[in-house]
Amino acid sequence: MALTLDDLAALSGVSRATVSRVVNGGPVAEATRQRVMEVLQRTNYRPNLAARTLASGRSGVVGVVMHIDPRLLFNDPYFSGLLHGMSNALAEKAVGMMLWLGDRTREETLDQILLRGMLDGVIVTAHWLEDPIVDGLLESSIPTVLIGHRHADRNASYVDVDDVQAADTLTTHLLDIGRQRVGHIAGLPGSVAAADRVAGYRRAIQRAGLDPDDLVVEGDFTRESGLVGTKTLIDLGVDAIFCANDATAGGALEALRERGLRVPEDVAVAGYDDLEFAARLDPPLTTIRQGVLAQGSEAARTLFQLLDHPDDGPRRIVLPTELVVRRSTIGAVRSE
Amino acid sequence: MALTLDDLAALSGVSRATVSRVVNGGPVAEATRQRVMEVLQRTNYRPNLAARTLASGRSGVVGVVMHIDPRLLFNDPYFSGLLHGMSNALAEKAVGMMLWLGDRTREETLDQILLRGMLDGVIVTAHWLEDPIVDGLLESSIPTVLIGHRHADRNASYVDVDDVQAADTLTTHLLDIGRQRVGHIAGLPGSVAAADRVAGYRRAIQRAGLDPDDLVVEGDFTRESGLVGTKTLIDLGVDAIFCANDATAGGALEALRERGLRVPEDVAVAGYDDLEFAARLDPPLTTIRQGVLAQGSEAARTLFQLLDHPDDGPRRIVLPTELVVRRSTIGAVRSE
DNA sequence: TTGTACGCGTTATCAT
DNA sequence: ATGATAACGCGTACAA
Repeated sequence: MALTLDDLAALSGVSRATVSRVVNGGPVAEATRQRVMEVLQRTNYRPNLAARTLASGRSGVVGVVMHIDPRLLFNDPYFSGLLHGMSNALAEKAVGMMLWLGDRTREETLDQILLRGMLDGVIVTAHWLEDPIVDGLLESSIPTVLIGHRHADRNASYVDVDDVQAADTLTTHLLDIGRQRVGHIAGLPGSVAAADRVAGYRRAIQRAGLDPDDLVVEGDFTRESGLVGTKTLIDLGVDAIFCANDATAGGALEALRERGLRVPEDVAVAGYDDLEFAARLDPPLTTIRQGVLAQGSEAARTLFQLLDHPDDGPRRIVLPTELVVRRSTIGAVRSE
Repeated sequence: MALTLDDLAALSGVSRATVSRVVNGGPVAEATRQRVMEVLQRTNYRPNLAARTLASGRSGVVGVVMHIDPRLLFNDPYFSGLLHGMSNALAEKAVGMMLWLGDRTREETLDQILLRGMLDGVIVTAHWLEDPIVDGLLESSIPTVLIGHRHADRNASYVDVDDVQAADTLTTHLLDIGRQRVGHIAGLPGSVAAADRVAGYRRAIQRAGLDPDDLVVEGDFTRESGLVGTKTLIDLGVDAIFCANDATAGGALEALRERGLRVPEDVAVAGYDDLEFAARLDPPLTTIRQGVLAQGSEAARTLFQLLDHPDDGPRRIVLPTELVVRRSTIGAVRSE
């Protein structure tokens, strides 16, 4: 059905090699180029990708692996933001994207599908302290860029933000506005972000001479864990809560409202991510803005760099974050 | 670097063809099979996908095209639900998924990437009344399954729900509870769902002997259009609003709250989709449940059918919907 | 049951 | 500048 180079060669009266040169921009006499181009247009020829990949070793396709619990993956806009960013950057260079989603991709499944010469490179989320899939990718010869990174990934290429520093900044903000008992609802145990954010929280709390373990409760990045954790923290008498992400903070606001507590007068609340809904919460949420879209697109660009300059060694990108102060911590603007 | 069939043949002292048979389950003597298997395990051999595709004509990869405005695509959980469903069903059969997202895929871009022998089939959203990409896919020889469909797609394979009927049912519900002036905030002009839902609304309104055009305002499936549209409808004196989707309904609830109107006492509100947040709105939202996840997975399964039985003709699946009545239309359960 | 040999459609090298 | 021709790695008739 589909036309091949040989067909075009016959149609335009040149050799297959010449047609290939025209297609790929090789050295061809202007006259012949014109002639072949005309046939190309007329027949709507498209090179076969499998054949091209086999012959050249490059596919123009990269893999994206998001090894995340589906409950989070498909509900938290954080991940669609990453996908959006990657999709943009990849489409810009007309490179294709193969996707593996969810937590069912065991190492097995992974190298069955991934390491088969069909992919020029891979972008993978490295959000777990232990992740055999990431390990396997890094051990393999396939160019890989991580989104996030573990301590062990210092020599890999990655795009990340400094969660520890950002959490410290946010916690310090809560202390600066006079809060004495700042609690923290942590993220999913086992995730790097959860660990880093606790670490930043602790650092700030300790610097203030307070007990860093007193007011930390477990969570899992969901709204539900915000509901539950907040009830616990209220009983512990907090006057501020730093939630591991915006979804959790949404739950915290609900729980406080149910208990009839005012935000921020009674309890200040802060989140992390600055997803779109954060500014629409009631009250609008103080949070850490990490450019999620930028992380996605930067990961793709980093992979391009890796592919274009294979000898340059790993590339590590740490994107900036920003403290966004809204009414959930500072209250209404005073109108005197 | 990567091992080839020839390498394995040498290692196990048989011909390449025999190794291939072992890998693909052809007829091989049990003794040799054992011997070759051992080598396969030891060397962790993976067939090269490009070569296999070229030789066999099948890739084990399907394309997924979501030709949607990024503003909607990455914010409305409807689309992540579809993706989730497809991802599940595809992973189950270990088939890969190539993704094209957003609205930048002009017909050109599309056949540059899509029609190149690398894809066994395609799943594409058919949400627009006019969509050259869908047209191009259907004209091509590549097996294609639509999610949604236009009138012109009657002979294509698709997975859809009966939006007209569901919208009729929902509108009828609003009339049944005694509302006299039922308004509608429509979806994005040009989308099939928007048109069908208006049609269903009109049908029910007309059946009740009312003016079907009186209380319809434009929208675009976003929360913002819910805010704006509701303000208009309030001024027109509605006592119920059917919103084209849940996001719009969320905006409607906000706008009503701002105006100090009670839901449902003053104005009843209903949405469409029954996404997860619908039940958490204040008050919980009456809406139409369409199994979004099921639509995605069913689309994938339909594509499998198409691939397995190419001569069976098109397959049309219409999934059921369900009216989910919550407090936004019937108010609190009376405690006498 | 097993091996030989050709074809899949392209890129890339080497002559011409 | 152009044309043969050899890879690329695998599937699969066909032969043995």
